[in-house]
Amino acid sequence: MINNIKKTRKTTQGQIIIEELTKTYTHPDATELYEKVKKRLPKVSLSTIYRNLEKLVNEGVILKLDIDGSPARYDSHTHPHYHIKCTNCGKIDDISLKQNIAVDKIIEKKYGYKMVKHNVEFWGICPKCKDKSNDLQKTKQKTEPH
Amino acid sequence: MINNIKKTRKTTQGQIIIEELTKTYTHPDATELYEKVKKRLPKVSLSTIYRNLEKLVNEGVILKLDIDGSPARYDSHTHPHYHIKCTNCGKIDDISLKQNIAVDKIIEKKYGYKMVKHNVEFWGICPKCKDKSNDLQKTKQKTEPH
DNA sequence: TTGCATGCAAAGTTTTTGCATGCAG
DNA sequence: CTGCATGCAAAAACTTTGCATGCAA
Repeated sequence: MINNIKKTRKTTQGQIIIEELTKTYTHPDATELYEKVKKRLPKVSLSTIYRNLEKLVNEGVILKLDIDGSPARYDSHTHPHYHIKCTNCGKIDDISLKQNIAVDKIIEKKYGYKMVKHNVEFWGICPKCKDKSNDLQKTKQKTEPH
Repeated sequence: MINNIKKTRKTTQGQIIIEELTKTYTHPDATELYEKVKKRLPKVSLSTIYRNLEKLVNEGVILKLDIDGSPARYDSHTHPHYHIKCTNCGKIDDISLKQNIAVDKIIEKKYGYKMVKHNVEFWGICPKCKDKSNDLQKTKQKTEPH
């Protein structure tokens, strides 16, 4: 529908940006990735990071995770998967889950939309934070019995 | 786990903000709501809108929709439902869908998170934009036959 | 009276853009 | 060569914060 064909050039910056993103499994945001790239290319600018990330997202090479209004995070794992964010420490983990295609069909029929994609986000307390909170409660129970 | 108890005061601004949001079915962002409230309270400030919306979100009275990195949109319909965003015009519609609680349990077991909530977002082309695009294609077929 | 909520202005945060220059094709 | 990509700085877009004052309880 929209003409996406655009010649793109292979640049050192672009190359290193995708390399560093691929090496990173923590879904970095633009600034975090910038710090990593800067170690190899000290003069790189943050806008180059943004411009390259945007290009890669448009090409479908990487995923942009816009969760919660916090800075967008990027993910070079493009096999279908979802994400869970810790409501305590903000960490994002991958979730593998069978994609439910039937839902898309149901909604196309019911609402008249032509479905493009869907996404599922989960929020929870990660194992590490859960343990910490348990420890705290135990301590409380010891020092402040009912 | 976190102490959320806080006395809040009933103010004219807060009252009108929730009233106007409830009257609005288009999931307005803070600025749009600000314009509506300003018609009744010309001296209201945008930060009051933000502060009240944040309070209402924390109290669970309204929903904050953070989709796509665009400005956050707010929704006073708190019965469980999802959203679909038109990739063409940006409109957001409600989606009623049976909540799949089983998924939460599966993920708790598999990933060790304590589940808090989940959300599903859909992207598609809304009926109106779909029609427009069809019309365009028909015109093209007339004027530029293969 | 007390201190939470407001209006205003300023600042913060994240992302985008304009422009001269650099470099890939 | 040509013009897309870059670095830098500035601006834009959205949201939060500091502070003096207002007003609900």
